[in-house]
Amino acid sequence: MNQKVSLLLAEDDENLGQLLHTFLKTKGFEVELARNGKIAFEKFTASSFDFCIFDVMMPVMDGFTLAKEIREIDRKVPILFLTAKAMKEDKLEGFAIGADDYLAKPFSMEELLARITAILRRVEVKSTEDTAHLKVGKINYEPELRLLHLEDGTKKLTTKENQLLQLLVKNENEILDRQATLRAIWGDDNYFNGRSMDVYIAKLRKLLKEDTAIEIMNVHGKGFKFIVK
Amino acid sequence: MNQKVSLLLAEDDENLGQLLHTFLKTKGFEVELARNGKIAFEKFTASSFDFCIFDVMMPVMDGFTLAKEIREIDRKVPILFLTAKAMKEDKLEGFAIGADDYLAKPFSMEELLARITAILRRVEVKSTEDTAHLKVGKINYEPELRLLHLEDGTKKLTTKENQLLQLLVKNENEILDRQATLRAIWGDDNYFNGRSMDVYIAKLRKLLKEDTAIEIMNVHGKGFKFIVK
DNA sequence: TTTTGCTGTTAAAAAAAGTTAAGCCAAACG
DNA sequence: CGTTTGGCTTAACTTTTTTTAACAGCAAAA
Repeated sequence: MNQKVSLLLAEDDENLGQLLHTFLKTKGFEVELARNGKIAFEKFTASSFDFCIFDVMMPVMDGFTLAKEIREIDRKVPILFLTAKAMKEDKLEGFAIGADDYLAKPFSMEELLARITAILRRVEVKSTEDTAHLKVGKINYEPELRLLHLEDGTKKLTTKENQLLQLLVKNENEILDRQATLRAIWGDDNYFNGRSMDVYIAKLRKLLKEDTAIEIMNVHGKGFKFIVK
Repeated sequence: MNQKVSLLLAEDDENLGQLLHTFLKTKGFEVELARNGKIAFEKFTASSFDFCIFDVMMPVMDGFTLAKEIREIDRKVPILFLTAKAMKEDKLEGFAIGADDYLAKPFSMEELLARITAILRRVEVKSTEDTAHLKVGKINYEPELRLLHLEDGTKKLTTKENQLLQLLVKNENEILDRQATLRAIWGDDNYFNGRSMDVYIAKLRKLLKEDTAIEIMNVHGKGFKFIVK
């Protein structure tokens, strides 16, 4: 459901660049790495990003100049600067351009991630309304409103029914792991929550049985698999 | 046209507090100074701010706890921490909570201002909206004046009705946590206050029912979600 | 084949929330 | 002062949602 956050990384140091690239990709970002400011700017204009991380000192075009150029075509995209030394003047210049944060080398990966997350938390104004209306077999399903449009009227789903159906649908044709689901919806995968979940599976099967192409299949000892034939 | 940016400053050191208060006021901010986290939280729930600056170490309630409480009822308002030492662990904890920046004492006034400005630049795009007059679905709502303009005349909201509606509207499309809301409005999340809140939810639903696009949805065991379809 | 554990299903119990009205208290009014 | 009023809380009752129990069936392991 949550679209990956795309990230533009401009760093001339091959080692650090690769390291960051790999680390950020494992953290679920879609990362584009540019070796200097000019290349970065071209990449940005070509496909715009959700977030920017720029080394201040780079050949051909430095981070500040790059940021200035980008600010002219996008005054909102968050920019975080990396710099060799914590030079106060640089810092101030960066903020003046409209930097969102500033990280002095050397820094830890955790710290970088924490800063990116902090900035994104506020910026990410849930631009993903794309899943508001979706079709499950013949049945219309609106997860945000918790509505299931059936032949004999519209059914308002309860919180748990909705959470579970959403997970199933999102993982259509894949096994939805029992324990992971329990932790995700119930917070804990103890015995009773497991039984509770089975009760909800039964409820959903009953609700969806008007569309015979839909099946919630059990994978013994593993979980459930949502299938639309 | 440009409304002053309101700023909540929590600082227990009288000298630094006064200094910052004065400095920020001369820079055009509307500043409210609180001597500890508890007072700051009460001030925040009473009238919500555009920006927060919290000292990490304070008596009664420290800056991190304060930030956590506030994040539960407002996950967007920028928070900047002030701390005596640049302790890395603190830094990470702060960012995890959703801090926007972090300033180690001693710092220069210019640097503080630069950071505030940098953060506001991005946020202000949204807060520029006239908060005094806002539209909820088809209905006009003036939180400051506690007025709800309905088809059949204008309704003057009571204190509690207004506080609750304000929180709901501010967190549109997000779950407003039951306990956090109770602590924010009622000061304590005991059983009876919970029932009281349910009564107010019923009142608001009745008031807003003329706009069928508005829904105050319950999320069982979690809280309420204000939705405009 | 027997046992054990996992799942399907239905019903009952418990917990949370919806609703309406009565009670209480303090501020405003006469 | 006593009375009224408005706002909030508490109570009582209802409905909805979730959990727990009980029992039956089935799959995998022993």
